[in-house]
Amino acid sequence: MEYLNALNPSQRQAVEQLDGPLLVLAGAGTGKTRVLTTRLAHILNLYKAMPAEILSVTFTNKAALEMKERVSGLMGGAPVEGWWLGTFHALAGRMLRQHADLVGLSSNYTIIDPDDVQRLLKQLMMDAGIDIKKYTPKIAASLIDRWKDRALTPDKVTAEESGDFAAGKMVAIYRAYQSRLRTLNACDFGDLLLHMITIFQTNPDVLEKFHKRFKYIMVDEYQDTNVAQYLWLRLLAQKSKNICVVGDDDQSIYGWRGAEVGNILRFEKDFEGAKIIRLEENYRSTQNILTAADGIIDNNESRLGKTLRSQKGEGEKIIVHGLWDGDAEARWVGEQIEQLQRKQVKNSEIAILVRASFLMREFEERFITLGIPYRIIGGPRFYERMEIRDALAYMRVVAQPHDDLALERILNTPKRGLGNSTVQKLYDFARGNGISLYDAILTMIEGTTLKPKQRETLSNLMQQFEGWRNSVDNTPHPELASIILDDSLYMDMWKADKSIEAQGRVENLRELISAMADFESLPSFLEHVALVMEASLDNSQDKVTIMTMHGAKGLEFDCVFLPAWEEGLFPSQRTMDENGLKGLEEERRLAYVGLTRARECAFISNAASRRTYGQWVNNIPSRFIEELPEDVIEKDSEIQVRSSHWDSSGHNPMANRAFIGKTTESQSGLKVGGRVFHNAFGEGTILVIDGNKLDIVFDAQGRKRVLESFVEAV
DNA sequence: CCGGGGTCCATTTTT
DNA sequence: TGGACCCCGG
Repeated sequence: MEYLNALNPSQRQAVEQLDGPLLVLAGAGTGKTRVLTTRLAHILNLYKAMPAEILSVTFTNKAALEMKERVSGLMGGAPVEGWWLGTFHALAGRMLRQHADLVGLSSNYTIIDPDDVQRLLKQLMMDAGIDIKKYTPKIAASLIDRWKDRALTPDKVTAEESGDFAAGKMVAIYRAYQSRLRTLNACDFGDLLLHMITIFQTNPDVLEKFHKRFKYIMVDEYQDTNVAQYLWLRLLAQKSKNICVVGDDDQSIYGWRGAEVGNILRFEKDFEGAKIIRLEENYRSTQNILTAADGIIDNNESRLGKTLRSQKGEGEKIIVHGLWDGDAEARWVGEQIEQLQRKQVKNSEIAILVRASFLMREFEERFITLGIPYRIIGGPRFYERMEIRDALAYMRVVAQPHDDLALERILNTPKRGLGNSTVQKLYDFARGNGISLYDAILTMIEGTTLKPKQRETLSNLMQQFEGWRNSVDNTPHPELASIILDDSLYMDMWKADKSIEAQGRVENLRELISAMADFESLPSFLEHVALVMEASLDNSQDKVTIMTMHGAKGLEFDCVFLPAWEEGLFPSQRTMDENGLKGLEEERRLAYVGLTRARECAFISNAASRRTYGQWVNNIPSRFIEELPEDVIEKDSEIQVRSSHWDSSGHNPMANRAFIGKTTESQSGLKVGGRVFHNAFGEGTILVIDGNKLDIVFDAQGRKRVLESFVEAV
């Protein structure tokens, strides 16, 4: 029980409180993972349950992996076997394999990725005569996702909810989509949970089975659960009531994905007799960083409220720096990093955390110039890459010939002379006869509808597939994969490719093949890839990390750079437009998450001008900068009033640049007393013109100071 | 059927 | 600015 001594009183309380519902409100850096892992070790040590009787849910696969390692560390190094640990999706998927027949699937169902979802929806929408330019499959997919987040099956979506999208046909599309998935023996991400909820609700015996199995349930990042996840958990926990959830309402940043902060705010009501334990002692950041983060989050109305106390000293002040443009910002960050390096800070202890991934490029380019080693996290995932998806499609067709989406994907990859018109003919035939694409091909190579050349190509391809399929049982699957990629000439296609990225693709394919060796069968590998596999990142190397603030949740670094704190970008205009105050508060939580990643130092910056869509756009500093308490920051700006910035030749490229754009050319009509329109504040009257800044009395919002580029004369 | 060149559009955030 | 899509000529 030595491990208990390493805990502070509230942590220890959370670890020892094993029975009944428990909510641990764990602020950033308060040892949340330590509590979860120690608690698990404690259960095992007291023989309260076997590993197989414990269900642990994490938000990411990375978190699951970390937890696994830390628990085995606590248990003396031996890996814990049989423990139900993973993301909601991975765990629900595992359950669904056992009971797929109850929702009309067979246990070898495929999990289709978002790209397949969109292609499927595109077909269905075109069949329904919907203008997919106006109503894109992408938006349709996200509508369906949001419904699934809320556990709404097609019959539960009301007409009102369905809305005007796709001329009100969206529910019908949703229904058709679900039925198509069933035909394809496939599931999307949301279905994994939704199907399990349906099964639990309609088959008490199955639920009973899981009730008997799981004596303890633990959930990480509870503030980011959605309705479906909540329902799934509640169904599983309703018998034993031994559910422990850990979370921080101030770090809820996935509302846009259907997460409900309400879940954590309501926990006490949902689980009667729930105990609440707060962890407020922070072991990660300096007091200055915490004070800064607190200053921001304090502006939010809806929160449970807590105050973090640093167990470290006051520390350095937070550097807040204003710059002319994105270019200058990247240069400044580069300089700061070089200074940190001189102070022996390791690159791997430095991170750039951005609001949106398009902001990463500027830093990447600058780092290349300076020779600063970096890695970008959160680009396309390993399994999202084209070559990986292609390779997997081949394997999917081998494993499941009727996987139409996979077959369509690789039918003409590499190029075999099977173009659009051929594929269309095949599809028409398949649809007309209610058979799969694969079967349609088998039939049509006997007929005369297709040209002889295409018939021959298809016939050869089918023979190849038959051959590969016959090898499944007697060839190790990594070897089979290698054979498939060679025989199909897919590998050769990339080897012959002269483009820069082709070589990397070949390497990725090799990596894919070698990764397969860790799995006992092709199907189990395919499952892993769909749900778990992430870009392999080598933590070992000493590189600066560039990632989004969302991606940084749960991580920590000595020094953190937070660039582009500009109105419209952060907080994001779109979020505010779509979700109003709720959206703004989520942005604020994101700022809180970003800041609290830092242990020792934080650098916040904003640029007055930034290239967006190839256009110069002027931005004013984020309101979050103003929310930072004065006494913990060191504020500085390179943006000065224009005249002082002109050199003897009358030239200042930077100053010039900052004023290029819609500002100068189009706004000459602005004058005191003139009427203007502003995206966020509406219409108003100009009171004062001060350079490129305007004081305006807005009809609805009162007097504000805004940049000229933000308004239009009306 | 394929590739080149033009046009149009867009950027959050992710299991 | 650059990636996705479309139309046209080989």
